[in-house]
Amino acid sequence: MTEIIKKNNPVKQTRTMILDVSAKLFSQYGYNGTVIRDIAQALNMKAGSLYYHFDSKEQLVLEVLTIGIENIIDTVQREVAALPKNCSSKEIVQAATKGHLLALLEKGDYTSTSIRNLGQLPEPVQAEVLVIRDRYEDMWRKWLLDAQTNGEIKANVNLKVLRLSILGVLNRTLAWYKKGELTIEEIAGMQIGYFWDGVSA
Amino acid sequence: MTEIIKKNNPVKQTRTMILDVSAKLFSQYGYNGTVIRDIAQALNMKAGSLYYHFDSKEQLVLEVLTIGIENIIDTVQREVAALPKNCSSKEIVQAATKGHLLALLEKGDYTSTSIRNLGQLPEPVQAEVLVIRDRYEDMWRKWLLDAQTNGEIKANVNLKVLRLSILGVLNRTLAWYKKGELTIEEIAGMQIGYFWDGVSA
DNA sequence: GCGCTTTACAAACAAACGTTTGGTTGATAG
DNA sequence: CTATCAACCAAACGTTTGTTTGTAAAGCGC
Repeated sequence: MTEIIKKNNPVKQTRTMILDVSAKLFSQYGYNGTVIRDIAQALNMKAGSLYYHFDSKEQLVLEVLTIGIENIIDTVQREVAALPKNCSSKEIVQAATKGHLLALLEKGDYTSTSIRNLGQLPEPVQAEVLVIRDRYEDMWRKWLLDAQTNGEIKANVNLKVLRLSILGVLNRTLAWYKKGELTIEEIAGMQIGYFWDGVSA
Repeated sequence: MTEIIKKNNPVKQTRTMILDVSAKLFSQYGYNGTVIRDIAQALNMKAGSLYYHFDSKEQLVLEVLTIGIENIIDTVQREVAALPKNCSSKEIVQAATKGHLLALLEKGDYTSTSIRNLGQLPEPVQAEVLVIRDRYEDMWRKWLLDAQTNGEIKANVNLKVLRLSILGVLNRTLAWYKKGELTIEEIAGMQIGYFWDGVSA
């Protein structure tokens, strides 16, 4: 009979703090540019102490990236699910865009590493991240195909190029977004607007 | 009186080869993920030998990045200069896009590091790269402003978001482009087409 | 062939790296 | 009070890192 842990669990709190700091440093300095000693120092800890919570640096970064991507998937699905039924493809894409940017820009530390530097990570980490990322891209493939099938997107548009362009724009937002200038909703509206209706007069 | 060097200069050849290999490895594994010994080994040389051609790893990566960005600037300017006079803004932007992709996708090793991992580089390198990059972005600022001023782009379009979105799409192309599937001209046409005229039916 | 420069190597250096080990602390349960 | 256990530290480990040093070929003008 497994006992229920009643008191607040300090292990989990420390783990979360380690993940937060690691995500921040990984996203800023990259995997190889971030050293265990820096992560520890930011937490007023010593390098060796982290090995009580994580087996290795590799496992640490994998956990950070997994949290990041799954957070995007969850946020996007929530935004799309909140739409009324029988809404247009444009509305779905717009909601997905908003969700993507919400997760990306507010939990950016967790996601930017996998977006910018997947190739620099240890190969086992790359493989696991790619599995989740593929699952996410499938969602976009479906929405865009639906849009073209029901006539909302011109028949001659290359959906692969379009999908990669949209995700490229969204992910690149991480490089220039500053809080307080434009809201995430405004950016999402502009970016999809440019793609959907074009910018020409 | 400086003598003219007539014979082919083996120094320059080796230097160029070092730069090529470095660009490739830096773009693949990042600055901190690339070790001097790997660069040397790819050239059948020993680590210490590189220091005859370059003072430090930092100077080496700086030279790689400078070549990359200036190659983009040169290619873009050449494409735009080749246009007939009094052509439309869309044609200018399209030519610039083609030039950007040409340089990016065919000399991608030299550019991708500065695009993806600027923040992971030593600070002095970051500063110098940013100066050149700003000079390049100014060119786009001007073209897009002209397009809006002469009425080709809707007045309510946010030019900053548009510029960053376009460059985001172009730079992201590096992550998925495969030779032989689509030509660079086709990709450039699609990407600017989506922005200019939109994808909606 | 001789001197000079160019180019590369072998070997070593100190520093930094991820990780391991054994021990110390402080809270909690019986 | 005592035993236990989670949480951390101090110190060291073997490697790997960027870089330096002294030296040896190889090419070229004379």
